[in-house]
Amino acid sequence: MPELPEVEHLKRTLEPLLIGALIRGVELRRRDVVNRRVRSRRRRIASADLLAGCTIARLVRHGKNLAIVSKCGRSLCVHLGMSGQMVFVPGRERMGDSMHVHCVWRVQNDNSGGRLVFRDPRRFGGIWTFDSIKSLRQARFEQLGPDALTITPAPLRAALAHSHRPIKAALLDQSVLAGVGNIYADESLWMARIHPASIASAIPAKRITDLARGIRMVLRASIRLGGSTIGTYLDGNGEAGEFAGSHQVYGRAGEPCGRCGRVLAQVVIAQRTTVFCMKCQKGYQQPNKPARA
DNA sequence: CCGGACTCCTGTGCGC
DNA sequence: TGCGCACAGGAGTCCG
Repeated sequence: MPELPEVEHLKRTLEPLLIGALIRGVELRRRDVVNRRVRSRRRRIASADLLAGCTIARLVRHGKNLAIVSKCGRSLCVHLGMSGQMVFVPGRERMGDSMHVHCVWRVQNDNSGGRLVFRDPRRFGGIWTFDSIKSLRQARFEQLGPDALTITPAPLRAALAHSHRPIKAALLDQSVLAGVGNIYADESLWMARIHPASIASAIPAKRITDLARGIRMVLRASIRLGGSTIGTYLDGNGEAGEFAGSHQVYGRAGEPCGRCGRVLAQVVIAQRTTVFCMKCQKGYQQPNKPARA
């Protein structure tokens, strides 16, 4: 499932194909993937709203969101949800699996071009259209916490200081920290040796520093390997990622902890399957400072 | 106001 | 072998 590393890797694989490219046309097969849950959604979605006729200037990622920004300012925000893919199909090649293809852009670039294909079987993802990158940022990015790839201890402490939720639940909350999903929440808590049910505000500052470092390390390592392919994730070239083989806890309940050998436990926290080591991940249940009036 | 529960959706994998 | 069902999860919404 696509989380921050998958979206970042996708951005890097798409940039050489899309930057400077002209969108010659757009075929929207399912209009309800565009601007979903937007109250002011216009009845009709013009192809220009989906960047037809525009030249792509740059891609911008925040958390799990990818913005495609055109030279005229019109921008798209893409979220892959659970099962989304953005794949570039060069030239006139057939696309691998055309089931659940919701939008296709005809792209002309230096190498003559191809098609950019948005597929999303489960349809938890979507595409949002904006007249400017500024309005995209306001509507999408500014609702999110700091980007997890560059998270430092101070903002993470600030975001967690008044949260009485389990740390796992807080990490999954995109308004606290943008980009971490179920896989990387479990992996980074294992790295930082913090029990996922620990109450966020009870975790000592030193351990939050470890957690910030753990989050950055796990995300960077995954990006280097092209992300975690679980099920359907593919990058912009249609290739799978290799990081799933490096998972220390996710999907490994019942196997020995790679650090201490204790059998990894599985519980449910915040409605999500959670795998951790009972021996080397320490729990914090009481606030370390008395609440102020 | 905060946090937990529910909802959307389809492919996968397991058990009978 | 084949069928059917539980399960997976990002994030918006609702409710206590």
